[in-house]
Amino acid sequence: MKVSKAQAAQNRAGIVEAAARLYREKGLSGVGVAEITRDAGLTHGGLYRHFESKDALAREACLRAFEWTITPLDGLEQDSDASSTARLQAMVDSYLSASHRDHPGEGCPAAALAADAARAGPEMSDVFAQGVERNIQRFMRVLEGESSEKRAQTMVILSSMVGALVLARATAAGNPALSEEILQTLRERLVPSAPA
Amino acid sequence: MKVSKAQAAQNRAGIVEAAARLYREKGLSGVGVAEITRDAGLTHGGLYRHFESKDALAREACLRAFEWTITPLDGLEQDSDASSTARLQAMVDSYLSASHRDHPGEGCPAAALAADAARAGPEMSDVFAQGVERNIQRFMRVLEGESSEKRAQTMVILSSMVGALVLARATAAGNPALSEEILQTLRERLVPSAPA
DNA sequence: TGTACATCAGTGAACGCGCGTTCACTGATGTAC
DNA sequence: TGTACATCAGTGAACGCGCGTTCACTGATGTAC
Repeated sequence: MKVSKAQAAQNRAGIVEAAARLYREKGLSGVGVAEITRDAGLTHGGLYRHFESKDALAREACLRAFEWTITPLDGLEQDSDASSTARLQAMVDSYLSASHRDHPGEGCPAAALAADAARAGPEMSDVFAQGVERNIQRFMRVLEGESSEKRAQTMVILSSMVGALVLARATAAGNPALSEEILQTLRERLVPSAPA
Repeated sequence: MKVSKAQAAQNRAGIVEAAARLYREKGLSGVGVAEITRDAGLTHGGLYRHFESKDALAREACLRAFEWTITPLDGLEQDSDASSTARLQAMVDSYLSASHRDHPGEGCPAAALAADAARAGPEMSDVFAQGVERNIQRFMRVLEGESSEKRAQTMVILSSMVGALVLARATAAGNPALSEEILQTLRERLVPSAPA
């Protein structure tokens, strides 16, 4: 049965939303289109009225995942009551939390899907390059000082956070103490001259 | 046809070797058992005389991949002509090279497979926890100073390198300049007070 | 505003395909005598 | 040392299964008059 244009648009958004979450949870090759559409309350056949292929959906889902994870930063950026250092520390603490480690579906797509993206062809790499670049731009805003210095500092912090989260996830089930130690150590050492 | 015990052991090792390389190149769910055994010069049917399942083979392949990537460090550790800082910088430069980025099959399993490992169950997480812990131990040896301080420094450096390599790989095809910038920035900033 | 009809979002069966795993078979190995 | 034979590593066809994608069909939507 046909459906109103508004409903169709809502269904499409629901599919992208479900895909963005499921892909981050299970990996790009760990979820099928049937599971994604079922999660969105539809059947798999209709998927191809909205997306050219599974790969095209995956790209859009990653794009959307980058949107989501950048958005919360806007709040912190504009919280001008806090010092630059305190705001940065808050962002790092949030990123390197046990909650973020244990809920990849709502978390950073770079930490969850970067290895998959590297194998998924140039178009997906494009999506990731844009997402990473935008994350760098956003992160730079909370730093103070000269621009190219800020960019370099941001890259170090971003890389460290991604690596620490990835390692913390891989070791969480096998050695929870090590996983926690990685997160805690990086939280304490990533922000230069953090307040007491 | 039956084969000598020595030949059988060699075939088994060849399968693990092929698996270790192919898994790092294509991901845990990106390679089938047929491709692995073909790469080792055998057919897929005989695999189950050596391994209980594909997952068991994957675990052994990861274990082996961690062995390999730790080994080259032994050379650098014992090169006592160079200063601690210079040796550390050499290790970081090697890890964050374009060559390592472009050849994951012979590279660090943590950077290539950590996200997959986090989804592959507690036994695989165990393998990774041991691999990461052993890498920490090896890396600590090139640092000087108090033990717990060395361990914390090592975790920061290891996390940063893994994250930078993962991001450099994901962005390489879509934005080569960004990929190179990430590697270069981290090479320049990861080792405290690097020599000129 | 009311009617007739073309559109098209969504359904679910069906497709070809590659996957991990099983199994009857082969024949060289290695052992018992 | 020779001989007879049990063992078992490796082969390749076959299995059930889930995948991405296609397609004939349905029926509410939205438009032309």
